[in-house]
Amino acid sequence: MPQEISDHIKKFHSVFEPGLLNEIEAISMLMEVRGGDTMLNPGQTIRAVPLVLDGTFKVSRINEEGQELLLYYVKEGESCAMTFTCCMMAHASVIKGSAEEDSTLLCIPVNVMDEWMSKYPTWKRYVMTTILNRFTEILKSIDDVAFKKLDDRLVHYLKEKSKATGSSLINLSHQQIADELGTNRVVVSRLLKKLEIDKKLLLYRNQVKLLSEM
Amino acid sequence: MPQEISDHIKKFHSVFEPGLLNEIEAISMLMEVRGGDTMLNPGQTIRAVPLVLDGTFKVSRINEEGQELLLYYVKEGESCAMTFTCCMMAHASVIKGSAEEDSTLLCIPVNVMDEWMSKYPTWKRYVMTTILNRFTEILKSIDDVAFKKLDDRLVHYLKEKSKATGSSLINLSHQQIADELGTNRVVVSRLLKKLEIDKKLLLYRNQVKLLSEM
DNA sequence: ACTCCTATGTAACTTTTGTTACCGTCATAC
DNA sequence: GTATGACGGTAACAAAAGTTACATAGGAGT
Repeated sequence: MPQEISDHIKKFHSVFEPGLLNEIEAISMLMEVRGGDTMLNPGQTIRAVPLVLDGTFKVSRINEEGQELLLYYVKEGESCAMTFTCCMMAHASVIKGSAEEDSTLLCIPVNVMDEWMSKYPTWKRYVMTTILNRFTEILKSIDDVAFKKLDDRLVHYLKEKSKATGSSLINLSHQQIADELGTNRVVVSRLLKKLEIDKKLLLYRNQVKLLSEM
Repeated sequence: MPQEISDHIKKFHSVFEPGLLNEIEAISMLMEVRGGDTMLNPGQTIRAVPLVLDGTFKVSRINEEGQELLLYYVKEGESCAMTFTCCMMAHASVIKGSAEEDSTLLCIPVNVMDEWMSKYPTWKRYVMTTILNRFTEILKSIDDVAFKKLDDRLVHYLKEKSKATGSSLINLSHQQIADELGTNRVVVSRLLKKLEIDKKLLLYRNQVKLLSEM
């Protein structure tokens, strides 16, 4: 088990200083989750900060009616800015976090966060970079939702998804896509059909294949 | 001049520890700005972190076409989360910041930020709280834009504005309101008219008076 | 094969929002 | 006073997105 952590942690050798790496290895916990598992729901309080070692996580916003909207993905080597801030303030989560695929997490207990912020410059830097990146991503989401038409958002979403999974074949139903964009299935079917006619993609049952024209 | 700072800084006596207050007093700079002045444009790099001592600031997002969208207000005693993170990372700003009214700022040089984060727990707490609050506000903006219809957003905007200025009489043209909501003047006029008919408000030239029915 | 459930395609319609155009009003400068 | 420009009201229309309803197709299980 300890070997496993030190193995995984190698990815962070260029990011964190040796002392910090040792502490991480000593104190953190390895965790495997299944694709689709929800790790964090709005209102929940977080007891450990997750670093993503392997896989991809999805962070989304749920409104009062339970409608979901994708905010961003957290990938290998990254962490979740919201979780950092919520943790440090012992505040309930305002987002939902779930695994996109089978993933591996490194869970760091909350109580060391404060100390590490003062003690390890690389940790502080990592935290602040994560926060800045997320601010930027969320602002991009706002731009999308506020200024872009749904067809653009759909194309952008499909490209992101393809990038996240590393494949041009996307395994999603129209309903699932609609949910993540916060819209309606019929609308998505309509737009997808238009994109297919324009030779931007191919439609199959539960699958969308992006073509190079995208 | 130094008296002025120590006067203003009294507001923070319960927030910051004495040593920090002294440092702030010694190192920071008082700054007066006019309502409407733009302090920060997207792409600019920030050299000092502003604490708002008096007045209100507006933080907004500008898209490629130059269209603006209000994100949130920064009020007395508060600071801007984006600025913190951009400063600490020496990153260009991704937002626009402007004074809503004549305001007073306390400008803290960037270079002490890092040190203070480690040295003063109250400073770290203040920074993290600011960031958390802004995340929450921005997510609310997303909810608004993504899920709410324009009439709801308009009502919400007017209420916020009224709260920010402390008056039920709002001094704005329909065009200005449209700009801040990222929409079109005619649409705003239409919705405002409907609200007036519903006895939610009264319309004057360059002014909107909110009624208790709001 | 038959059943059942889910996914997709599509039509018809409504609602919401955006656009263009035009007009009257108000404030200010001259 | 009159001219000018900003502001607000409104009509008419267009575009985008959401809604309802129904048909068809695919796949899993029996």
